[in-house]
Amino acid sequence: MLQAGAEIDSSEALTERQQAVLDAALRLLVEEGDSLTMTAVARRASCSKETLYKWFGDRDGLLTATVQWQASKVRVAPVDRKGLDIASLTASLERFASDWLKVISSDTSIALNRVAVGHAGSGKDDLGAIVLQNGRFALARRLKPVLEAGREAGLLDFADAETAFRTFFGLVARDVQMRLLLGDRLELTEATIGGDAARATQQFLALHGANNRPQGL
Amino acid sequence: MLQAGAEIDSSEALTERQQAVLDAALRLLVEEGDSLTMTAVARRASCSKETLYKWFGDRDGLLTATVQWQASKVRVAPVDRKGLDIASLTASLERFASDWLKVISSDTSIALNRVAVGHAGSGKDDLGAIVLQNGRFALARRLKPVLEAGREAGLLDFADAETAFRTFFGLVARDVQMRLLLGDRLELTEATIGGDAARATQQFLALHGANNRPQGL
DNA sequence: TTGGTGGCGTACCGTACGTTACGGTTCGGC
DNA sequence: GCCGAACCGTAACGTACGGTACGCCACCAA
Repeated sequence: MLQAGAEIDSSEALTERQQAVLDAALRLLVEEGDSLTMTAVARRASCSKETLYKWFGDRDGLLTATVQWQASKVRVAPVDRKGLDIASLTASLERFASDWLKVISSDTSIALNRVAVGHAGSGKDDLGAIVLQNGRFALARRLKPVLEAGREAGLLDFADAETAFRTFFGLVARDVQMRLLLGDRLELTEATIGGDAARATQQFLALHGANNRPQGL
Repeated sequence: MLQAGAEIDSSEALTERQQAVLDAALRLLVEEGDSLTMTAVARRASCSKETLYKWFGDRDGLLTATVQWQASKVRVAPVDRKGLDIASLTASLERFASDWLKVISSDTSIALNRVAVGHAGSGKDDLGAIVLQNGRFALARRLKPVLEAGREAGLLDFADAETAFRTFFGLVARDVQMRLLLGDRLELTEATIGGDAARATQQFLALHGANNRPQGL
């Protein structure tokens, strides 16, 4: 598993100026991928390279800070567990699915995942762990309470929340993220995402809904 | 979509020696990732750098040839469509799922996908397209006939084979490939893979089996 | 005004690596 | 045995980039 501590508080004593620098680095990362240079970041952020090295140590430090900075920006409100019925549960699941599809199809997510995957090969830093913690695992932490609330309300039926989450995850994401990361021109319009979210939710309810339960899964 | 022609015949006039060189490059790619050097490849393959450049043009050419060489090695026998019943269909699906999980969890696949994802960012070559064509799309081409045979035999019920395939794909792969690419230590034992293949197959049959069909999906 | 600090811009250094050039060696054909 | 081609090993070149040093300015406190 992943080592603990990869999930940082985020804006850990970052000045306005430093955040602006990281935003510039992030934009450059989206445009050029892992081939960005320290010189380019300095130029884009209108700061000197020496400042970059003073603040972030080295290139990996800058990349790590950038990824954490982006990760810290995607905080979401928890879902209320009161008054849960099949309609609100369905709406919640569809919303999760839709949000997730929007995230993984965004330029920022694609760029970040690309560099994280690349760095995971020669393990100098833990970009992969950071991305995982703030992406897939954060999603699980937010969704599992909803699933369990649904089970307590008698709307869902599953043995293990983790397994149920992964099933939902698979039904939602399918091959989208890998195809995008590999450069496939997969256009995800608002309508497509909405349709996929609804389909995945219905499939999940067909598998784990308390009523129409098929044979033992 | 992907441009045509990415799916090369494979051993397109490759001498034994050249294949050996590519195997060496592939092993090095698994060990060191995209940070391999031409010098290292030449040393590992016991050949000169001049030969590498003469045969493959430049570094990208060598990488492309290596990826295509590996892709050409995974050819599989088609499934017979005769005498299809629910048992043999289930067995076929489980076999596909198991094979796919084994592929995406192999060191070779992880390394190849890592470099392909990295290169997809700055589009110099088409490693991503090659990997997609010989991975995800090749799987679809092999599996779709099975699904359609199951439908003709009255065992499966779906409208679009592509959509059905993607559902099965999602149920099988879930988050496995992304977690592995991002460096998560996800141990996939033989038993785990078998269990996941069976679970995914049962879930798929629950969704698309002709008998126990839930409400409209 | 003076001194100090933080940060910008830039020139510079060291190095790693892609690419090329070249001398030496093997090998098949005549 | 001789020739040319293919290939090995290695040295050398050019460049790009990470990292550092330094001069300068703006701001601020006394």
